[in-house]
Amino acid sequence: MKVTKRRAAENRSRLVRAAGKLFRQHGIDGIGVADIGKAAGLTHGAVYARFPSKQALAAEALSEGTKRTTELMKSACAAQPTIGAYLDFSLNKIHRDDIAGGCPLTASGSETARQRKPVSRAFAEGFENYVAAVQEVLADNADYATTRERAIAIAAAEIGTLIVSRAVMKADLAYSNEILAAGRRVLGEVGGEYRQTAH
Amino acid sequence: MKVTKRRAAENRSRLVRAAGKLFRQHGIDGIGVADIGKAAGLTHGAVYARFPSKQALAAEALSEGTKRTTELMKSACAAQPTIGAYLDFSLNKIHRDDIAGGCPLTASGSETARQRKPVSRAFAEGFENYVAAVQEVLADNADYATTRERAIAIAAAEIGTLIVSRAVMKADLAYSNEILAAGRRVLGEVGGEYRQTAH
DNA sequence: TGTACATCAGTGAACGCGCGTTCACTGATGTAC
DNA sequence: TGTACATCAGTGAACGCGCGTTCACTGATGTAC
Repeated sequence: MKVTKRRAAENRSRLVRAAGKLFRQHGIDGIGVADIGKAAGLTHGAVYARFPSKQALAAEALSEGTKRTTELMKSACAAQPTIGAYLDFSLNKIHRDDIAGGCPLTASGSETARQRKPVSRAFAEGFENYVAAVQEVLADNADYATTRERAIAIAAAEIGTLIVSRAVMKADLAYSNEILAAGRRVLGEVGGEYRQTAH
Repeated sequence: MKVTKRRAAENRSRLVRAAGKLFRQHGIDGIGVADIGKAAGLTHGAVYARFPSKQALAAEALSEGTKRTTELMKSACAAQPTIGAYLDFSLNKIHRDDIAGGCPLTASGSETARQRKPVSRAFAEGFENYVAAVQEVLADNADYATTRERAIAIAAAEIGTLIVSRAVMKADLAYSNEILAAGRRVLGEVGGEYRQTAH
């Protein structure tokens, strides 16, 4: 069952993308290696031919997923690099409703503290890249905190807002919308949105 | 093996508290019913004599845990009800390091979106109570958002900041500290801390 | 270009194990008399 | 207060199932000649 090198590379990246999607959807503990293999059109054995463990696959999937969403965010903000464009991209109902396709930092945030070091490292690197992209978009008008401090705080706050709005969704959709809107408004101010508009 | 009514009530609440602690520590999917029973000095059968399912126990544990931490927060802020006192209570290294004893909204945030409706309802009620307590502590100086909007945004942001600072901890402790400090500083401003000091 | 064969990507059976849940049972409690 | 017995909190064996991981094997690939 050997396969062309090209095909093998495709299989590997299909494995990583399938894992990312399923981890976001069901949690790292909530989906099995066999299902990930199957979703990529392979068996669980193929996973272990490429990755030493489920944890290693989780780390790579987290890394790939954050790169993907950070690039998406950058191109969404390319035309108008403002905090408003960033928040419209990140804090909206479509992103909230699409856990499987969304940001892995949000989907796996709480879980990551329970994973091993490589997953934590992938999270840290992914978050740092994300923060750097947020910083690009911030008005440089900090009078109480550096732009970096605000970029970190805004990125973490956005993740928290999405997590909470998703957590309450099944019980109370209106509340979920309220949380999203409040986050959007307040973080806009923190990022200098209204001050900028005022000029 | 019948037991006095008093003892039975004690066992039930010991079960809820043990479940809360273990769910925070290992995740809802990460710990078994048998281990929860054992931690309360009982067997898994005792769990099913009191709760219809693991999900029902998770909902009650989440509810109990948020009540506990909200009360703790209120009494920590009783002497000086300011955003600063609130942030000192919530966004510090001791709370970050104590997942087992900390806020269940933070420990189970990402997971909750994957649980059934009763868990989501417990999360929504717990978050709303927490928001109400945060609102008590906010300076009423909103010029761009209502106090309620800011209370919601701050509570969600605090949860996100703790989640991210915990997620990166194993890989990079200094980064974790930086995130905590940035959140502390920026959310203080959002809550009116520096403006208040300026008077 | 054609052939022989070493390589190695992927398969699938098997491993020991723990999961959530059910249920027949036990025996101390607490009530009825 | 003392006795008989119904109640029911908690036990533990058993259920079917899926988990992460290992490993002997397969057979197409791609290289050496």
